[in-house]
Amino acid sequence: MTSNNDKPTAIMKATLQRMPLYYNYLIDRAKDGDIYASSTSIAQSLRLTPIQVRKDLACVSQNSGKPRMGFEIITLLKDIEIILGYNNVDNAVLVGVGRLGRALLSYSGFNGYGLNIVAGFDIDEDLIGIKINGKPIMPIYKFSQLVKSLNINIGIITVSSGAAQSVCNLMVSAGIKAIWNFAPIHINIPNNVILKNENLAASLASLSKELADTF
Amino acid sequence: MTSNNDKPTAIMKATLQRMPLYYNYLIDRAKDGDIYASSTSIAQSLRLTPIQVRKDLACVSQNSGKPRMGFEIITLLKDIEIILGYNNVDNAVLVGVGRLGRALLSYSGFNGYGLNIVAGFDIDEDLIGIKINGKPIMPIYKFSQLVKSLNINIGIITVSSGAAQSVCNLMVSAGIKAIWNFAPIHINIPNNVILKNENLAASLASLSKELADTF
DNA sequence: TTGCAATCGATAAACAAATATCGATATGAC
DNA sequence: GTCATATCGATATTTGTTTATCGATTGCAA
Ligand SMILES: NC(=O)c1ccc[n+]([C@@H]2O[C@H](COP(=O)([O-])OP(=O)(O)OC[C@H]3O[C@@H](n4cnc5c(N)ncnc54)[C@H](O)[C@@H]3O)[C@@H](O)[C@H]2O)c1
Ligand SMILES: NC(=O)c1ccc[n+]([C@@H]2O[C@H](COP(=O)([O-])OP(=O)(O)OC[C@H]3O[C@@H](n4cnc5c(N)ncnc54)[C@H](O)[C@@H]3O)[C@@H](O)[C@H]2O)c1
Repeated sequence: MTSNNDKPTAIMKATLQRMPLYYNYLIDRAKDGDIYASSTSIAQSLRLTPIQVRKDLACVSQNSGKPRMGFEIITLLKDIEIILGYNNVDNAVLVGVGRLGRALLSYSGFNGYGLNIVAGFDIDEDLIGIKINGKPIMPIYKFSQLVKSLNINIGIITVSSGAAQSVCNLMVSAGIKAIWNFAPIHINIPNNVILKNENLAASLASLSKELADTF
Repeated sequence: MTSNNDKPTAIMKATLQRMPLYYNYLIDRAKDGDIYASSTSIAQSLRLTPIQVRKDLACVSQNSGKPRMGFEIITLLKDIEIILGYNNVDNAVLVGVGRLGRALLSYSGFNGYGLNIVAGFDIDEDLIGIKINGKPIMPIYKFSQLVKSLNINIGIITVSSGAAQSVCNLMVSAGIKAIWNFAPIHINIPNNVILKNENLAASLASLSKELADTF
């Protein structure tokens, strides 16, 4: 028997990644007035297997399902919210207020997931001072100061590829601990900083490939 | 011995997903003037293990590495391009020319991955007729016609959540075979259509969670 | 030329995740 | 009430993915 006493049940990465899927779906069911959802019905809609659904839900919810009824939707929703940490608000800053940066700044959907972009930074003088979705755009030279004073540890990079590494360096030196990078380029970063690359083009390309493989 | 004669070597999903990472990194190395890259050096930069790197590369490239030298970078790049299908151009259409939709339309990075967004569609009269990055914005009622005449089978949904399902239905009826959905909502779709949900908020939230777990 | 060290590829082991099996249980029909 | 059935949870099996081991190869330096 392995000694798994420390961490009650470290939730699998794969399971965790499916949670937003369950969440959106269950919100939908709740809106339709449903009280219970069976693993079978969930699986069918989300293209998973009922077994997998039950296993996933067992990981995140103390609440057990009732035979012939399924799982209580409202309870599941609350449990998923807790698991995903949608309740602990976390602040982030964004550098590069171009087309993508502006879209992200203007998006309020992050709030629902306990995330808040507090400000945008850019080198373009024309952008300084304006507000997007209530969030101020500030000159890049004020970056370190603001990050340190607000104790922010998440940074979003939406500058052009050429500037990404230097912006990254700036973030690291300012004490940022996790970086979400949209520039499609390799970035060097110290080991104690978390880097998540979001390559939208590759994501679309993989969809295209899947399509080609299917038909 | 299992009979794996049919498919030479079906590349693992996980391996495939790491390819853009390798690609960007190797582009970088090539720019620096490097000719060879060893699994050790690649692994160190990308935070993988050398063994994994060698296995991944063996999957996608016939070319074997040289002891004490590593892998020839230019060959690897070509092979990855083939594997990811960066060479077969594929057309897509986008519905919802809001802030996110405009960002995607104006992004030229998709071309590099063999993807081309040919047009945007919206219900907002003010947007009709303008061009973004050379791409026309057309009224939604012309959607089916254009999709069918150009035989397009990839659709991108960047409308508000409330409109996503109806836009999806429109796409399916027009013959779209793969959908990339940015609206954070559950969508019902026939089984013969591929659906890929891109939940940016959830992606950022998972970064935030990883951060919380690490420190 | 000879040996050292870095690197490779192949095979095996360990780990993670998805799926299958099966007995238990609660609901609704009769 | 009793039965049939949909559903659950636990355990076992299969499949997929990562990591470890090890002998072989090659370039470089003595
Ligand atoms: N637009 C998209 O849909 C999209 C999709 C995927 C990836 N990306 C990537 O995201 C990044 C931004 O894309 P975009 O379309 O918004 O580009 P953009 O040119 O519209 O915006 C870039 C912004 O970054 C600012 N900037 C440049 N260097 C800077 C620096 N050193 N410090 C601070 N600000 C700086 C510029 O002033 C500009 O406002 C690019 O790397 C792009 O490849 C964009
Ligand atoms: N902005 C972001 O960074 C971001 C991030 C993640 C997800 N999203 C999601 O992407 C979607 C779009 O976001 P946005 O910020 O661009 O919103 P937006 O309001 O700026 O744009 C929505 C656009 O869709 C159009 N539209 C609405 N209904 C339509 C219909 N039935 N047919 C055709 N066009 C229609 C509107 O006219 C508008 O131009 C939303 O679902 C949002 O939740 C946005």
